Amino acid sequence: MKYLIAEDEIDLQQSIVTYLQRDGNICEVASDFGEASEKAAIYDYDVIILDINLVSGSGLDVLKTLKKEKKKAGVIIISANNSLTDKLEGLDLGADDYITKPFHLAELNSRVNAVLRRGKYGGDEIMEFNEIKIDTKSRTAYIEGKAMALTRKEYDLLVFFISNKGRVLSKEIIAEHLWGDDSDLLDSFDFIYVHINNLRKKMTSEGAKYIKTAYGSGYKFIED
Amino acid sequence: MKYLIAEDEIDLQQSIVTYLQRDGNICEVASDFGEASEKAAIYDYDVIILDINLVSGSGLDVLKTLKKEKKKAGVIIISANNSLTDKLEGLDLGADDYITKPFHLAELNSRVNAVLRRGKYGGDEIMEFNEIKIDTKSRTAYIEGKAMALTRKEYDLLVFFISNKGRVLSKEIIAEHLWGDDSDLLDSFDFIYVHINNLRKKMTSEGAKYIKTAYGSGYKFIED
DNA sequence: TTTGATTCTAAATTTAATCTAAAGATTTAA
DNA sequence: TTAAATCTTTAGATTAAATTTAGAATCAAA
Repeated sequence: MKYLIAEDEIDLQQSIVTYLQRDGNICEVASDFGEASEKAAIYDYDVIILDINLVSGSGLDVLKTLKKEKKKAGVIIISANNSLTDKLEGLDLGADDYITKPFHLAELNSRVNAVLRRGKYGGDEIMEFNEIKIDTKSRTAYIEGKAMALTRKEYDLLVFFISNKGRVLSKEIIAEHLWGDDSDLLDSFDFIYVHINNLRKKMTSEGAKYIKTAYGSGYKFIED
Repeated sequence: MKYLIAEDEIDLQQSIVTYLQRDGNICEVASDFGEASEKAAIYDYDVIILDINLVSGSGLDVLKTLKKEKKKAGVIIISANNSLTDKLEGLDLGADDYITKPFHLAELNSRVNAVLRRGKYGGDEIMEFNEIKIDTKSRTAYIEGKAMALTRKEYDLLVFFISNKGRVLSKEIIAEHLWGDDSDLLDSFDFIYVHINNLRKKMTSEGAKYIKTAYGSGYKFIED
């Protein structure tokens, strides 16, 4: 699962990240309103954990952005006070749950799971593109009717490509999306080549026809 | 990626340059307000790293210039103090992020990446000029409706020309933009001829009609 | 803990882009 | 008008990037 943690208290932010990463999740963080809005607007997260008292602006505005962009991430609001107005306003704007500081990480975790379970995040979405069909619920991708047995990374890669079809995606961008902010620390992105190669092979005998190489700049999924 | 580092502490300036260059980026530097404004106004950078405490003037003025010129480089502000006023004023004027001295280069790097992610990713701009159309999202350039299969340098060159149409661009300026300050060290700019030639050939049978030679001073893309 | 699958590393190979060099053409200035 | 400087063009050498393979390290499930 992929999370965005929009929280400007660095200690709390880090505890949440550490906690979620221990379960193998991918976390990205945002410390201010602008960053949170941008990331939320651009990327697809499963759950966004949002402090509405970010110094730089109201977290509620981030929610509005999300709604406008029709993003379907689950949203859990963190608030310093338990004023009912805040709570109602947040839930009104489409938040899925609400938690008041201070809280135990286990408490947050169980709400995250509840939101995920509710399936509100990915829903029963089916992505389709030409001969390719992806059932996001079962995380299965089909080509010409046949399931291609993709590994987790291959599947994520394919979904990322299809949801950005036509756009040239550099190795760095891909790495950042599939591996999260940690990828800053990686000294090489060469393993992307391997995943690209494996995915292409599983797609068809001629998978390169779908994933085009933009020599020197990245890869792009054919637009049409 | 192309960076402008506007920082007058030479040690810090050099560390940043070295750090960014290690990843194959192109860096230019400016040590005072005038130089920074000028370069920022004329050239297109991906990210500008700007010390707001430049001795010769306020870095904030550089920001204002940028806004006036509608430049779309990401801007990261470096400040000696972490006064909130400075921070808010900077972000208000269009800076994308803010970092306080002293900082680790890794920290700067991850902010740079965040800014790039937003810019590169979100910017699906279409540039148009007469019969030429450039889709920056897919990094594809079309002429008379047909895609011309440009290499990376050719594409960058064409974008540089079109975003500076009407202006005579010397070989040195072009080299500096496409290859960075390192190009100072090159003993010859002759390879530019080759790229110009290749680009012209790919544009039309008569590509020279778009890219005019200004004998002795450079090239310019026709104004209209 | 063991097993099997997945992910990453490393290196050989292939492919494409970029630059060098050199010969011919054009422009400028003496 | 002519020599020098600058630009055009081509071919091929050089370098960089991407592909591919095999296997090591890691992770997850039984």
